[in-house]
Amino acid sequence: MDCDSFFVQVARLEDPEGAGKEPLLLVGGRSDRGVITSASYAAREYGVRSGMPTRRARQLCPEAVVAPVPRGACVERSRTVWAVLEEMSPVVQAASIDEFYLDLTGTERMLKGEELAATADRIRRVVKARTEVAVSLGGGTQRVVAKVATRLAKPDGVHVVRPGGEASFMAQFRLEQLPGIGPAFLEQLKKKGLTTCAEAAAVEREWLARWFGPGRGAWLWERVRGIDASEVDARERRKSISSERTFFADIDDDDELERRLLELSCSVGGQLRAKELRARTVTVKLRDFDYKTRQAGSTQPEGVETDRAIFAVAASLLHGLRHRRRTPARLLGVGVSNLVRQAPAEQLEFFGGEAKLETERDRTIARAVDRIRDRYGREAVRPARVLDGPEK
DNA sequence: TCTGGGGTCCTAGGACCC
DNA sequence: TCTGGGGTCCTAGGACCC
Repeated sequence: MDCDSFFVQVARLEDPEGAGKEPLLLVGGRSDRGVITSASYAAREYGVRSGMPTRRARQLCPEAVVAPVPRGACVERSRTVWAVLEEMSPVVQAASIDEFYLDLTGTERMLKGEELAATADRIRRVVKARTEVAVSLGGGTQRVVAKVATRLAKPDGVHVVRPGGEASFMAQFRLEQLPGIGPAFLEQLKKKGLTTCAEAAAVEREWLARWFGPGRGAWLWERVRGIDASEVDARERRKSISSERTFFADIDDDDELERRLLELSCSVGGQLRAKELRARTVTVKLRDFDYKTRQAGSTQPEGVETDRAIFAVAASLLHGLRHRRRTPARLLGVGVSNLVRQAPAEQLEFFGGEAKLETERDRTIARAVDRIRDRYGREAVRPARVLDGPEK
């Protein structure tokens, strides 16, 4: 199940008098350096696509209105859609903010022989009625089939592939329409003279393995036949949290970069604590003026959760990256991974040998600040360095 | 047309252990 | 004396998805 141009829909629901009345609506693309996150169906008629630089989109469709991404509202609306789906399907996996897999295996008796297409259409209507979000559903016995079918269902529709019809269903698509095939793989495929799923399906397994490696060869052999053994897993856990910013203008000043790094660290730390998690790995991402993207990470023996500890690790990683190449930066990001559950408060340490990145006291303070922000807003408490500038 | 921000997964090399 | 084979973990980079 896939929400139709989700960000556009939410922007309209949030602002019915403004964005809601604009047929030619583009969402995203803050500043001239941005890209379009989502385009209304009318705007797509002009050739606008998501991921397209805003400047180009404006050229193609000068009358279009550009609205900012309503992030918070999208997250909220996505949750309500999810909740409705959970009432209608035993297994629901959120694949992204606007995309869900439902495994209806075992509901046949309960549904008393209702056709899958009828079930899908019922889900579509209920979601629309309860959340105001228009969605499309694709159905099949395999994940990849359901996913590709969803595209045929759009907008606001349903497309079901009957059992046994998987291979012939897939045969109609070009290889770039297969999820998992991007520009790089497509180029390799083209070199072997393959452009469609049907062509790839005619090649023996051994040849695909020889050309593209055993892993990818086997993967391709299965997908072009509509075979995808991966299960729909409702318990999939979040594996990383990150926050990154492309600056309005490149930044070359180390102190300014460090202030931005602190803001990003606070954002990531807040999300981490909200989920009651800790992170063992902190990663810094730096994109230079020439779009060269570099990354550095560091893994600690114990998970951390405070802004202070995340920032401390991130700052040292940033220094390393800047030391290797000191050039104006276009983007800066902070990420955390290797997530572990918050442990109960620890006892006093008797082996105080090495300095700890964060203490129980740091954690208590961080959580207190979170509660203040919950109550009085994000700006109620802020790191002094953000306000005061470079002095430490 | 110079390229967002949030993610996942894979690969390959090196450290380290038994 | 300069050498096996298995495993795990970490790091950096890249492909890909919405």
